[in-house]
Amino acid sequence: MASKRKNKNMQRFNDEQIKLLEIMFEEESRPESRIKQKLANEVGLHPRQVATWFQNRRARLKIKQTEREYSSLKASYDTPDSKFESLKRENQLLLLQLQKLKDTLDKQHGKNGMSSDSNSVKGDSTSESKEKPSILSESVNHNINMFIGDANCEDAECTEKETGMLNIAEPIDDSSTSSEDWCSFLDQSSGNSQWWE
Amino acid sequence: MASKRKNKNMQRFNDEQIKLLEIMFEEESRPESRIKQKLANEVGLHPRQVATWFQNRRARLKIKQTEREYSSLKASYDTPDSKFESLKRENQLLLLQLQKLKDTLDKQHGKNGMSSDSNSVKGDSTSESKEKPSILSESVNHNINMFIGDANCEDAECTEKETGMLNIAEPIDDSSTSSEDWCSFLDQSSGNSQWWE
DNA sequence: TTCTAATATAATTGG
DNA sequence: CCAATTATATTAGT
Repeated sequence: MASKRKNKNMQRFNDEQIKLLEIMFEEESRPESRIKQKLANEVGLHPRQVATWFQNRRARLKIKQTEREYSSLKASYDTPDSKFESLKRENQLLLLQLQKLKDTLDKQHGKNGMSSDSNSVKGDSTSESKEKPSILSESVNHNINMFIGDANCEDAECTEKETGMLNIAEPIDDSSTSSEDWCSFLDQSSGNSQWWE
Repeated sequence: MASKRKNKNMQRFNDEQIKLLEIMFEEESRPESRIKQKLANEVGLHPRQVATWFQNRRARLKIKQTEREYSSLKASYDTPDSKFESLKRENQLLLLQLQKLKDTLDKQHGKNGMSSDSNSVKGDSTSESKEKPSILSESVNHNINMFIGDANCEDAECTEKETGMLNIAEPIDDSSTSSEDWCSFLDQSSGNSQWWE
C-alpha cells in the first residue's frame, strides 16, 4: 500500500540526545532553523530529525495540556451531575404536590390518621373493600417507587454512594396561589429544567 | 520519559518481508512458535521481531473491528437513552396521578370547578397543616426511594452513582384516564437528545 | 512464558 | 508549521 522502500533504519535517540533536546525545548519550544541545525550537530542527528523531534515534542505537550484542561472542566461541571439532579428535583416537586393533595383530601374526609388506615403500603390488598375505593389513596400509594438504572461499568470504579434525598423541606413558597394554577405551578417546575426535552 | 537504556536501532521491514508476513497472517493470525521461527528465517528477521509484528498486527485488526462494532452499536442504540426515558415516564406517571387527584377534588367540590381555588394544593409549608403528624407523608416518602444509576464509562471514570433501592413502578391502570392532555407540557417526549454527552 | 492492551517514539502524509 | 496517522518497540498486567 504505502510502504516505501526508502525507509531505512529508525533510531531511538539516546539519553544524552534526549536530555539536550529537552533542555533546549524548555528554553524554546520552537527554535529557529539555525539553532536546530546547531543542535543537530551537537547531538549527532540530522537536522530533519531534530525538526521532527521538536514537532513531536510540541504535539505531546499540547495533548497533555488539552487533557488537563478537559479534566478540570469536567471536574467542575460534571461533579454534581446537574442533569440528574434536576430531574430528581423535578420528581421531588411532583411528589410534594401529591403529598399535599393527599393531605387535603384526608382532611376533607375527616379521617383519623391512626385507625382505618387504608393508605398504607400497597400490601393490604387482602380485603380492599372500602366504601370508597378512593382512587386517590390507592393512586397515591400506588407507586412512586422507581428503578432507573444502567450499569455499563465493566470493571471500572463505579463507586456507589447513598443519596439521602428527599429534603422536602424545600421552600416552595406560595407566592401565587391563585385558582387553577396547578398547571402553572407544574409548568414552572418543569420549566426550570428544560434540558430534559 | 520512559526511554530505557538499551534502545538501539529500530528497523522498518521491507516490502518483501511485509508481504510474506501479511500472507501468513491471513492464513493464521496466531501461528505457533516454530512457524514464526521458520518465517523469521525466511524473511531475515529475528524471531522476536516476527512475534512482535504478529502481536501488533492482531492489535490493529482488533482495533478496527472494535471500532466498527462500536460505531454500528452506537448508531443503533445510542439515541433513546433509557435512563432518561424512564425518568421521564416516571414524571408522567406522577403527573397522571396528580391529574386524577385533581379531578377527584373537582368533583367533590362540585360546581365551583371553574374558579375553584379552595384547594390550591401548593404553598403551605410555612404554617398550617400541623395538626396532622402526617403519617401519610411518611408513607409517601417511603415510596419515593429511587435508584438511579449513571454510567458514562467512556473514560473509565464513573463519577458517581446513587442508590436508593426498590422496584419498578407498576404500570398505572389508566384505561380510564383518557384526558392526558392537561397541562400538555409533558407530551413532547422527544426521544432524541444527546444533550448530555 | 506468551499474550493483550496501552503507551512511547520516530517518521510520514496532507493541508 | 500543524494535525493526524503509521510503524516499531516497550512495558504492565494476567
